[in-house]
Amino acid sequence: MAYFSLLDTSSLDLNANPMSLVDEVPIKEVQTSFSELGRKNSVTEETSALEEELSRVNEENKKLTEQLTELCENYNALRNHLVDYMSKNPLRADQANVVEKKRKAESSITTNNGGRATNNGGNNNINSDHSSSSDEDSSCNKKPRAREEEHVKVKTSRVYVRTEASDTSLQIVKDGYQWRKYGQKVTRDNPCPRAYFKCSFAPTCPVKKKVQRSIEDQSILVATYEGEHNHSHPSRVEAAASSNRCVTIGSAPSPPRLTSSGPTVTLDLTKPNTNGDAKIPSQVVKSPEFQQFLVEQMASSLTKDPSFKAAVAAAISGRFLQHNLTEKW
DNA sequence: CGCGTTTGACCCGCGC
DNA sequence: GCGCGGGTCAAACGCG
Repeated sequence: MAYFSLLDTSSLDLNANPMSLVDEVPIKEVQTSFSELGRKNSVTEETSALEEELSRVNEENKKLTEQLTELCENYNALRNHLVDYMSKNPLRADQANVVEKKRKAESSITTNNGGRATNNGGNNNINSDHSSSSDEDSSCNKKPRAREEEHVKVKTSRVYVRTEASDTSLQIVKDGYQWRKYGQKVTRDNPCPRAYFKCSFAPTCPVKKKVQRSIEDQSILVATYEGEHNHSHPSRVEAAASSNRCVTIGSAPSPPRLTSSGPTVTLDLTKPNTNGDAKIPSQVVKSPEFQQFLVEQMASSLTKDPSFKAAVAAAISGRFLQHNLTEKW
């Protein structure tokens, strides 16, 4: 299990002590500069000073953005190294067993669906009318030898979402799609119940979602998507405005690979080769959308970091003080 | 009243 | 063949 804390601003060498800048100036000078500031400056002088300060802050902002971008690139490089490493090195025996069990379970899922076809009046009948759906075509073939093909066709992916540990709801993995809960089950290996959802946006949509809290960290929700949506995304805006931020690293193309708005980005690198393409496609990593997403992530993390805020405030106030002092002299 | 959720029962595959 | 466990169904229930 590899969770990446995207940003740790505490490691940045930021000046988080607002007083340190003030210390550089004798207190009396600061006090006098403040006291004279009010009476001496005219409005125009103040405006020009503020404008200069604004441009200066803008430059600092640019520099910070560049640093963030650099950080982001370093992060991507490291991640690529890790993914390459994981793909090149064989799994340990115990890990292999887990993967093997998962594969068996997933193959049983597909055959289950096929066997259920006669019981399921609603969706499956409709699906059988849907000639373009390859999933349903394959699920109708109940022959065991078709399992591997089905396994390849039913694409799965995982999304990890960090939530409040006290929040017991399993429905907070918002991704813009409409989901209808059709079951909940307590599994043996995890005391937390697993919830089962179907995509209800389109009646013929075969996509299912399983949501369960991680046994290792109960503040993390693990959402497993199965299948592909056969309809367009109902609302990208809704996805972007949802309360969780997560990154999908898997093979299912349909659930949104990037959703936004929470503080956590977690990458699933636990299934390196189950479907053959578990690592993030380099096109995705290099895409401006992904880059922008990462930058937004970092900016979000930074703005939520009190020490970073203090550092920025200190830098601005320090500059402001210095500026006023130099202007005065 | 319609829609979504809950939850116990049932089905099915797998291992022994 | 039997038991176990995961997945699904569908009636009951709650909410707006």
